[in-house]
Amino acid sequence: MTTNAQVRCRFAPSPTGYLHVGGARTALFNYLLAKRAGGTFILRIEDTDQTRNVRDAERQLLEDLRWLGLQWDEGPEAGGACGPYRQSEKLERYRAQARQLIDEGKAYYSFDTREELEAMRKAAEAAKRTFIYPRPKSFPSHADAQKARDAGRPVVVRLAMPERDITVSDTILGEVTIRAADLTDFVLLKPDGWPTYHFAVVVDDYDMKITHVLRGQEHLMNTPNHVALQWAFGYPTPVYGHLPIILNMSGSKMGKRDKDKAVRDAALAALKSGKVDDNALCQIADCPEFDQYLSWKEAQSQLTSEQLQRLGVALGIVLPEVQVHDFRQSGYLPEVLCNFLALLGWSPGDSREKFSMEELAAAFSIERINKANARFDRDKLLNFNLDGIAKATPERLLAAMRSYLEVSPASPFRGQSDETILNVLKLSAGVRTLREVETKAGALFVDDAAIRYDAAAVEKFLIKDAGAMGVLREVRKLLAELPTWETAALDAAVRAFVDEKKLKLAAVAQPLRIALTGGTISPAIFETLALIGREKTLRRIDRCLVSVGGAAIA
RNA sequence: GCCCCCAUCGUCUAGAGGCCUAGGACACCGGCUUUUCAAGCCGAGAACCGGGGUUCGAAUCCCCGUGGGGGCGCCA
Repeated sequence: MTTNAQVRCRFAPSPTGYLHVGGARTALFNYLLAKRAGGTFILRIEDTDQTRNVRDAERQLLEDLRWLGLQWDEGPEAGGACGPYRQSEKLERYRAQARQLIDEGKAYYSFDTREELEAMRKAAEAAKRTFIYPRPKSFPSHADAQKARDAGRPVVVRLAMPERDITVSDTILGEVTIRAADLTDFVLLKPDGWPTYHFAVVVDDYDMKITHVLRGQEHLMNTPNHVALQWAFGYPTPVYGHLPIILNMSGSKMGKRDKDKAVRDAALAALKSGKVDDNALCQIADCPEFDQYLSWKEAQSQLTSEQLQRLGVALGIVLPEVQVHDFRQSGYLPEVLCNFLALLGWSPGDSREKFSMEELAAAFSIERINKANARFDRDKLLNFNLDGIAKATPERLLAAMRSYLEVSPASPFRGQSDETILNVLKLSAGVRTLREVETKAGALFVDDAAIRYDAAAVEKFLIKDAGAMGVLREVRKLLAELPTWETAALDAAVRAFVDEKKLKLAAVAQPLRIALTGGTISPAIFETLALIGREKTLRRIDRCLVSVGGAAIA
């Protein structure tokens, strides 16, 4: 393998919220490319939109990346020789660079209002043409710009695009040529003096000596702009690779909108059935204005993740995971998510599918990235996670569970000892997610008072079977008198009892399960008894005999 | 409306002109196992978007359709 210490890749998110899977895949590919080449992985924060920056978003972003295992070599909190790594900290640099282009006649001021621009765009569409900004014959001076500012007009700086076709050499897609007639003079500096994304990206990629840029295909049409800017500055052009887009199963770009849609659909169904009204939903979502709720309901706007979460809980639906944080909360293993994401748009060429992060870094190559968009198949991810959990060592699983519990305040496993969690994990073999450990064994750890008896289960195993309550009483006695309380002894004693009574094991196991958990879901019954101990077992049997027995009589 | 990208089972993909009777994985379906829920085991079905070329030969190359996706911001 040839190592190239010069390879420098970056992931450059804007801090508008949690990291999306699409962003995670982009980060992963850049990380793998850098690691494969023995190069450097850089994190840069693109916070140039003052109106969209969300407080706390950067912290979430860093946490998500670290959770995934994508530690950056240079960037916020890591430092590095090419900083600052936040665009908001280098405004002077961008302004100076813009000034240089203006003075060289490569960029110019323009003063149009949004309304004027909108009218021009509309006119172009009506005439079935691409909108091209009408470049003035002679460029305004600095003094003209100041005068416009004083007059209250928005002053921006635009790049004078070269009047020639621009061919982007993309390592994944090949050569893509955009005709000069389709290129427009785009904005470099906004009226507030902040740089646009295009401008900051080009300056920063140069400042940070970026050699390879892997990014989503939605950026492909931005690339000619970036190339033109590099020409204007005399910067080298990095190697570009535009990754296929991750789509949801219905075939459109996967994004937070998918969550809005899931909740909206559920809300509309609930409204139709008369279960709730708009006022109630608005209140649950905690919308300050009713109009905000209405606009969301009509698919005109989106709600925050927190609002959707609340509505989801109230409507009884599970939101589709789209942000990395969601996957963590659902109990996915980060290494599994990375493995799965790596296969969306890349394949090793043989039939291997399961990779550790190290194996990925060793196998990854830019040549084997696909062109076609990929759908995000949750079923396959679930299966990968099942396999990942099954193959993980107990120590790894414990650590993953602790990490999961950090973001799951309501879990009954919070505050349990490592030993208990390790035990539960062992008994829960076969779960697909860490959260499923809760459905499988969570009821064993809630307060007795929180046990809710499942009506259908009670009916089937305790009432319809006329002898069941009696059996439960006899088993209780048996268990109370057992000399030792361990799996083998429990197993032997109960099986002997069952044989003697000519019963099936299920005739004892199912009533016991209901007594212990309220339903028919639990790990293997003898291990379960051993796990929770005699005291709790007897207490719960008594509780069941009383409450279900009472119900049976009534 | 304009510009761009893409096209193999339902989904992710292998396939770089003959190794293809198109391989793997998930899902689905059938069976086995079973103290529940899972899991596990065994098995089956399932695809080269259409039409033209090029070639002795095309899933693979070219063209045209069609379909899907993305972009067209003083968002990134």
